[in-house]
Amino acid sequence: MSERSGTEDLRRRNLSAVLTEAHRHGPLTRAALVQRCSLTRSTIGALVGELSALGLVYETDAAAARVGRPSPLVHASERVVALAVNPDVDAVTVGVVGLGGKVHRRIRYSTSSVPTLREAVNITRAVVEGLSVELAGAEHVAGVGLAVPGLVNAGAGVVRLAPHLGWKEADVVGPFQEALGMPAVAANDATLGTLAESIFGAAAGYRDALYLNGSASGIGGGAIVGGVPLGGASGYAGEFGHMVIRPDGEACHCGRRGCLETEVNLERLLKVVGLERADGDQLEDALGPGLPFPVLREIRRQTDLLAVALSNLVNVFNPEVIVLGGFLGVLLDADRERLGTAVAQGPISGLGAEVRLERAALGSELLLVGAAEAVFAGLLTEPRSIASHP
Amino acid sequence: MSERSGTEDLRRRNLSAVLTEAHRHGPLTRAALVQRCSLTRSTIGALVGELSALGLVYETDAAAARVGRPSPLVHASERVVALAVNPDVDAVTVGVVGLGGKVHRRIRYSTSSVPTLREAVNITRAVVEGLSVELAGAEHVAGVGLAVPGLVNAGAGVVRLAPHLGWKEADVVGPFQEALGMPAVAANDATLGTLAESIFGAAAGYRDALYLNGSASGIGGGAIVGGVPLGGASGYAGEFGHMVIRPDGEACHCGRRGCLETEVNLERLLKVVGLERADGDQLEDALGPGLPFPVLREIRRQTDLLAVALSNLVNVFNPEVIVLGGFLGVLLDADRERLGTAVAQGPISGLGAEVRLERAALGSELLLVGAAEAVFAGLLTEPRSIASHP
DNA sequence: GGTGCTATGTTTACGTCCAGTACAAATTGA
DNA sequence: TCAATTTGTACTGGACGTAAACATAGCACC
Repeated sequence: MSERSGTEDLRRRNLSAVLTEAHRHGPLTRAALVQRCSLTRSTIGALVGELSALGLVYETDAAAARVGRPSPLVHASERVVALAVNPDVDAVTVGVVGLGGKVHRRIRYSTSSVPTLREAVNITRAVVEGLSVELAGAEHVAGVGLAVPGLVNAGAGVVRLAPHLGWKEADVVGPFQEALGMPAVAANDATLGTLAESIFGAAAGYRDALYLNGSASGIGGGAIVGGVPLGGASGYAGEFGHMVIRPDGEACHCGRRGCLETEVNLERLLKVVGLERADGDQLEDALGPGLPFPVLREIRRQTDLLAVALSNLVNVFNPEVIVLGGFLGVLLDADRERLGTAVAQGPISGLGAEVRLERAALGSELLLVGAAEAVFAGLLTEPRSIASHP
Repeated sequence: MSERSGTEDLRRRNLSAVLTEAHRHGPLTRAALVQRCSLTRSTIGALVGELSALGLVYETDAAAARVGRPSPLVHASERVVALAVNPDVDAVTVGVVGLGGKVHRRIRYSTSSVPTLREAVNITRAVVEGLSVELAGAEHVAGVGLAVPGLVNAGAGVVRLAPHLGWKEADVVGPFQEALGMPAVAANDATLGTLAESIFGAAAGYRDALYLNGSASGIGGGAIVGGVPLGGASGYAGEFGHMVIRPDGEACHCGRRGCLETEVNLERLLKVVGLERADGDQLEDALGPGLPFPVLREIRRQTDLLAVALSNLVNVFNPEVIVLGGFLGVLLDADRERLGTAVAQGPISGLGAEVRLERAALGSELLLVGAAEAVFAGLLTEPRSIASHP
């Protein structure tokens, strides 16, 4: 309802547009910015000048390939960084991500037990202190982004429940903010994964996309709706893992039966191939060609059930693309044909035939990039805000 | 990505904000507009003046109840209207809806058989010609909005499939535009119902809402996500009726088994109460207190299955409110307790406890208001566009 | 029924911002 | 070396909103 106003709001929007283009679509010439932002050369010049003065972008000479005066390349400054933190059951991963989306540094700090919130904060602080030399080279640290495997009220910065970490009704943003002395944001890991894939990954360029990620702890995901991440009233949207697809199936910890993640399940896959646990590549190898029948049967079973859920979601969202990460990506490549045709035929009126199935592209950097993106979001919409936090 | 710019774009935004407030939130004083739009008195004055000159709003003296100079009331002009058309299996309903959302006129033209597209166009033209005297009183007819029960590619104005009408791969916008000589927009009826309920109905004021409507032809719906209607890549989003909730259930015409609309079904309800067909009130009476067991059992069965679907949707969307229309509204009131607790407990981690269940508020005007709203959308975002179509 | 109070409309001066134009600069190709 | 082409830069003009001063209209109190 309430729209801001004033002529300087216009400037904010345009600064934001230019910076966002530079951030998302790599180095661009000024001329390209003129086209993409529908602004004049004069204005782009002024905007780039201001962003440059703010330290958010810098220019380099372009290797001119065409006639005419060469247009300098505008880069989002990778010396403006965000910290990204992903606490998990056996490690806390901390990353330094630059504007432009590049992960400068990635440190996985293994833990002997599941970290408490306080431990996660302390580990992060220790890791960041160890990085202080490196961070001193950065011109500006925009903040910390937390990718938490659980229900996160992104607006309040509170973890409602992170079952595998054992965190519950905990303010996470506060402690991190205090410990690191910089603004913090928190969100669900799959939501941030969606964000990352939609900007730099397999869903880049699509305005309507779904992302589903399968890990040992279950299935989560997110949606991009008209170019905007789906958040929901409190940031809990995207819990695709608890869509019931087999009402008489096994009991799920959520209290219902036959949830997607109880049926389509990494543990079941590992069991049938006889592994205790496996990373992505190991599982991929184990599901290669020439499989014994029981393995094949389980793959087909899970593929078919996944197809039911995906068909439901296509009916609900009418997306252009569905991106599958984690073991769901492995499952996709194990029998692309089967999943493809099932999803093509499942939704109403052949709607599924227009949906692309893609495998996630960002791999291990996914959550760091997503968490950083959540931090950058504020800076991208309000570039001048950097001036107040020197 | 590409944002427009220029100082006059700012004006467009502000004009749009003021007009939208006046349209959605009834007559407002200028002072109220100052607050709602965060603009100064001067600017509001200028904006209201321009909108007034365009014929989009008018002012009346306010009955001042407080000290201070009374602020005039700004009304969205109800003499700016949209035509709304809803073709159905046994009738074509045409409405005249004014800015502000009031339905001035509603004409239901019964047909002896299911209308073809051409017949629907001709009926509409005839009805509109009959209304010509009335429409002459209108200052401006913004266009026609078509609420079609089926899959509609809103962007292209094409009906992909409207099973009950027998329309298929048909350009609907073209013929109506030609026949009436004014711009036309088309969309799925449930999508437009969602829009209407979210602006003037039970979902008004909520930024994240779901709407499900149950009719003789099935279950459709829509979502409001962050204040924006969910469309999907081609406008087909919101087909909640074909979410599979009982894989071993009855075959659905969509090709799958146990879809929501095959299980939760008006026909089954009517059958168990011994009615051939019924409008809302009749059904409501038939499901009143003191029911025989078989009826009770069917109500409970359908309520429980509806709860499964709603729980899934809460997990997916994390909405603030779910609005139920048609026989789903009747079902809600038949056993509010049962549906309420099931939805409160179904979703993950008690997420459902925060969701409100509401019955649709707009009744028979729903689709007309929604279709008109789709027409007004263009005018609301670009108020000056009215000048070019006198 | 006057007088002051208060909230609001109105007018004017001002600053910001972007478009458009003219010119300068830098590269290609002949 | 020169023409063609594309782009950056400097300057002017117009549109817009803000801020402040002024005008206005009803209320409340005496």
